[in-house]
Amino acid sequence: MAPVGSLPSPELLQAYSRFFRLLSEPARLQLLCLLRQGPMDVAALIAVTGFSQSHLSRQLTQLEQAGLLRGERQGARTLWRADGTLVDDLCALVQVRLRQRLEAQLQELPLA
Amino acid sequence: MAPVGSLPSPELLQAYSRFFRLLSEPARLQLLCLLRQGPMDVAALIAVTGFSQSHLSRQLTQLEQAGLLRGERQGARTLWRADGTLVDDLCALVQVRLRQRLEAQLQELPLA
DNA sequence: TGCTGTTATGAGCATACACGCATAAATTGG
DNA sequence: CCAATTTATGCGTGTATGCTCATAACAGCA
Repeated sequence: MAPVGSLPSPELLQAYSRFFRLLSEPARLQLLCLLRQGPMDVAALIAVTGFSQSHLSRQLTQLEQAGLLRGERQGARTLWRADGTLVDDLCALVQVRLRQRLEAQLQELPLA
Repeated sequence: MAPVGSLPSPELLQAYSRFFRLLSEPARLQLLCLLRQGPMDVAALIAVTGFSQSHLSRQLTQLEQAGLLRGERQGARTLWRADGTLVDDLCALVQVRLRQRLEAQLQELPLA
């Protein structure tokens, strides 16, 4: 049977792409994974990652707008936390494929 | 309870990022979706997408190396087909989040 | 073995964006 | 209200890469 699903519209395609683009940057993915461990403020994120404050501000804002993080103001500073498990689910799926690819490469490798 | 999952190593983070990067380009995502409908050769892909032959060649190669497509040579030309349903599964997950975001925006919008 | 059609690749251009620095805006404590 | 701290933003730079054109490598056929 042919797996006939309809083609996504160009707009939907763009939306998907924009979302995946957020995850296509190690810095952002790292932030998402870090905050899965528990909420942190920006000072702590700077300490752990070594990123500049301005860089963090921008990345965190992007991730919040995508609904992947939530920042709640605690007095002067902002406490950031992960919002939902979508990223974990996506990574879990991808991990399976990554493993398959590596196993395939192993098979194709002549036993030196 | 704290959701303590271990942090991915920098290498794994890079691997995830590289994978998501493939999907972060509308052109590649379009190819993946097109080929979900059924196998096509490059001439057909050119006709449908309007991309140049060289561009297609590069993108298809990338997607094949990631294990998302498989190209089998039919004489002189190559017939391309989707390999697996990973992309569909990922998009299905993302679609839920996209819908949630739009609904949230609707709520926040004052009834003009 | 040439000739034709298909795919791969080198080079170049344009653009997107990650990242830092400096500075402005905002928020809180005194 | 002022000083201090935290966050947001304008600007510049470097790099990655999407995309095209031209050309090379390649497979099939007379």
